[in-house]
Amino acid sequence: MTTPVLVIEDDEKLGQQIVHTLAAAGFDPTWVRRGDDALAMNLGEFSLLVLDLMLPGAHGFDVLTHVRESELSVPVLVLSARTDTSDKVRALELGADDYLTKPFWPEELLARVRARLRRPSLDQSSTVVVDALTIDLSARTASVSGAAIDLTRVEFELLAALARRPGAAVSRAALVDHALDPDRDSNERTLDVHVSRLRKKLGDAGRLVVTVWGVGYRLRGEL
Amino acid sequence: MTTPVLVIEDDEKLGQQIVHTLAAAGFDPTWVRRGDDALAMNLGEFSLLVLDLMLPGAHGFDVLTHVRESELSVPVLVLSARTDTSDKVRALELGADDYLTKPFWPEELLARVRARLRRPSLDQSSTVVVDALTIDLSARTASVSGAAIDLTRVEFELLAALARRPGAAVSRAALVDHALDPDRDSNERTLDVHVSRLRKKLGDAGRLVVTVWGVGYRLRGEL
DNA sequence: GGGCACCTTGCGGAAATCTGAAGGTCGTTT
DNA sequence: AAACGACCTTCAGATTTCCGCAAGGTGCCC
Repeated sequence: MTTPVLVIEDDEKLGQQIVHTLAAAGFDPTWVRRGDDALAMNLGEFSLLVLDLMLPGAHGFDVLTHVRESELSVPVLVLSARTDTSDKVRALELGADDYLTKPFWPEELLARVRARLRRPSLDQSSTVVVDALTIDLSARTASVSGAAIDLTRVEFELLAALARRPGAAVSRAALVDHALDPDRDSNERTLDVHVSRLRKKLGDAGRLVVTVWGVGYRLRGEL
Repeated sequence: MTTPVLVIEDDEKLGQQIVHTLAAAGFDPTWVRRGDDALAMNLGEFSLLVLDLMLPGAHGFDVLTHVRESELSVPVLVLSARTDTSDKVRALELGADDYLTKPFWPEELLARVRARLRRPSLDQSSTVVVDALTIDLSARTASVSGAAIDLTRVEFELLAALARRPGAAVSRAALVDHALDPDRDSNERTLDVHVSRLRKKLGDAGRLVVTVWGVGYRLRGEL
């Protein structure tokens, strides 16, 4: 029943905290502080990796690349400092399954770890189809009735966040966290603007992005 | 069976409300209004702390620091007035487990408290089915015979509160606490209005929301 | 039948959201 | 290095949606 999780993090304090959080939640965490240490291990034996990017020995991206080249199906949750936004795109392109910017709440880490382990198929099946709208999470593309839609980074992140749980209401806070520049104390209205533009770009399919008053938004599933 | 929770909050009205909410949900809340009062207690005996930051006697951060220095593993849920990111980060660094900005809905507080305590409740297996009515608590959706029903926040909270204990009567007071605006001294009749609207939206399935005379309401279980 | 608890409908004010326009920022081109 | 373009944010007025109250109606219990 104990689920082995590998934590790759060089910061002492944070690493300790993560290990503690995971252990308290019933996982079986192993902790290494260097990227090359991770590369030397048999990563396939873990159910999930929690991977920091800035590491001594080997960069997190190296580890990520290695995992994917080895065709391991182990999900990878990437951690990163709040400053590097382009890293997010890069990490996802390299096959990361989720991305969390520091600082974060223990509860949030747990939620994502659990979510990742709970349904490996749904999130990884990288294509989500809702009506005429198709979203390819790994290729980072979206199309309506076969026609490709050109989305900006934020717009795609928004859509992707909704698409990962089709039909479920996603809170405004979660969307802000997921899609907007983490450096800034985000203005709540900014989210509205991006949603508005996303809808416009999606044309008819824009109505699939439904407002959930007082909560957030949802991608209208058939449910 | 009863879970002891310490509430540290100086605002009379809010404190009362929190205590009431927790008590109604089956927790065993103790309430102190001063930071130094909290410091003088044996915090280890509680299963969770709900901690306001702005406190007389000792600041919430002092309490938090004390908890962590004592190496207590008791989870701490921090409340704070504004969305000051600096406070949030500070609380996080000091070892808070979660953070909630005021004002908040009682339901949200409960959800977080429960999540933190990892109550093996309906938080995970979050789908409740009663007859033709299906409620997905995590996706925040409700459907009747497969057709999605569009509910407002209050309506959904109401239904969710009933769904968490299918077949059991839920008191009017508990429902008011869970679903209605906490800032207002709610008019008793307002609950009726929402129930009425909920039933109407549910159509035939509205019959499943049964009035329990002199008590409250319940979701008709298998019977 | 009487009293009380609950149901329903209409409405006003408030809150949340939408959206066009304008201001910044950052990386790229000339 | 300046100009440019793509994109992200902010601002503010318009718009939509919702909540709670009031008032009158309905039905349950004794």
